[in-house]
Amino acid sequence: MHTNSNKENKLFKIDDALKEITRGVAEIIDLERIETLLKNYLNTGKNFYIKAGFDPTAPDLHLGHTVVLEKMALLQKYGAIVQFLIGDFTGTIGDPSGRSSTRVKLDDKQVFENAQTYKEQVFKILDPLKTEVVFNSKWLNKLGASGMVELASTFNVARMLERDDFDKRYKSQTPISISEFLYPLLQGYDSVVLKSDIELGGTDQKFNLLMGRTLQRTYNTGKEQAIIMMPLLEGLDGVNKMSKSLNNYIGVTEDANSMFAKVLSISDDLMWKYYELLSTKTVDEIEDLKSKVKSNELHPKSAKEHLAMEIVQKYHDFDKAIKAKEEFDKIHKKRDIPTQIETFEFKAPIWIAKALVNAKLEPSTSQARRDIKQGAVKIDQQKISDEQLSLEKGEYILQVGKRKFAKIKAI
RNA sequence: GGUGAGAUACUCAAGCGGCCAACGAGGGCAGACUGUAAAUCUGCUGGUUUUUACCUUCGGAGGUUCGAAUCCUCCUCUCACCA
Repeated sequence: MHTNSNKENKLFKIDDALKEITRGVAEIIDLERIETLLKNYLNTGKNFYIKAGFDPTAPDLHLGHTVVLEKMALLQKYGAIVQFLIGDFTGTIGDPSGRSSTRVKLDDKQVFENAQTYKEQVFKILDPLKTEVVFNSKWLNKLGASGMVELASTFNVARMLERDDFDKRYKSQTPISISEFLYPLLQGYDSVVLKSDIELGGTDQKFNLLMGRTLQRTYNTGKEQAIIMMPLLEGLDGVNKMSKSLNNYIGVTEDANSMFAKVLSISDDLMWKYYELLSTKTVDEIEDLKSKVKSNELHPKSAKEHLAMEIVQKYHDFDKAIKAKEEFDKIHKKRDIPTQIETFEFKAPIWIAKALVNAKLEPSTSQARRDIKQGAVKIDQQKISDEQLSLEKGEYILQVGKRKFAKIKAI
């Protein structure tokens, strides 16, 4: 099936490979196994399987999610076949890690559509030729009551309660539903069925990941998967983990310009973590950059621009990355206005505060007034201070702060 | 089931009859400085062109009062201790 026609891939040194594989990871369990897998691949060309599970709900991936994907993509270079597992069955239970509310079961059509969306986003990172997309409902539906009982009998409550969040909830007398106990078991069972050699996940998944290892042994699969845990990526604020709800994320489907701008807005310290977890540059190349910045040979901003370019290029293309950089320089270095601005039409005369609200630059006229008082509002690059100002017929470029623009036509 | 505590703006958290659109902190937005970085300093942070005014807000519904986030009644929900 997956023959390795690409011979040059095999020309790597185990030590170099391990150096890249271990970079940035939070924890690795059974590194020896990984080494063995690599050696095997080098000698015989035999592929190995790495698994990572994903939620079946509407995928809107951000860079935080891609940390795991990047590591998988790297492993693909060293002979890994990715088992991209969509947890359409387990998704109905709800991972206790998040303590989310009861989930609604998605119908097959939605799952299929979501899987398609995943593919679009994921294959910007992963090599589609070395990836198998699988759904766990395929075997979990078949498991049946007897299989379920058998699976459940392999584990006991005391062990289950070792899990940190279960433990906390139990001690604080917060209810834990029995079905939540099943989640880790089922996730582990996936590893049994898929015969995974390595499973990847976030640090919060440790218990579930270990379960796969345990069950593989229990079911005598002759394998015990190694585990690679990736740290959670901090969002733009540099403090909280990247998440949609905190609005500190960079989405993989975002347009090139905002992607570029967002990367550049992270702090210098955080930049290195982003490099480590998201860049395809090698460890040595990153170290080289770091030392150059340290010795003032390279401006930190340039280093950040390289990173931003790389990321934009990955999700768009080289031309767009170049354009994004030019656009950025245009707006911020030269304090110029962006190339593309949304246009609104209003009847003249219109009160400035009202115009700002209508152009969606401000949430309310009160807020608009405040910003005008503070000198945050510009018309055609000129700061204004008169909050009573009324716009007569004509075209104006309105600006609030540094990055909000709108063109308005008063007619 | 019993007893007690609580529910305040994005979050935490003061206020306990009028000086409350509501202290403070965090967050957010903006200004200065910069590399649109970080750090720092400053201002703002319910709404409304009646802007030293008016309107709506302090879990929900009523009530007392000239006047309530603050007092009373009922309801809903959270939490703690006991069973």
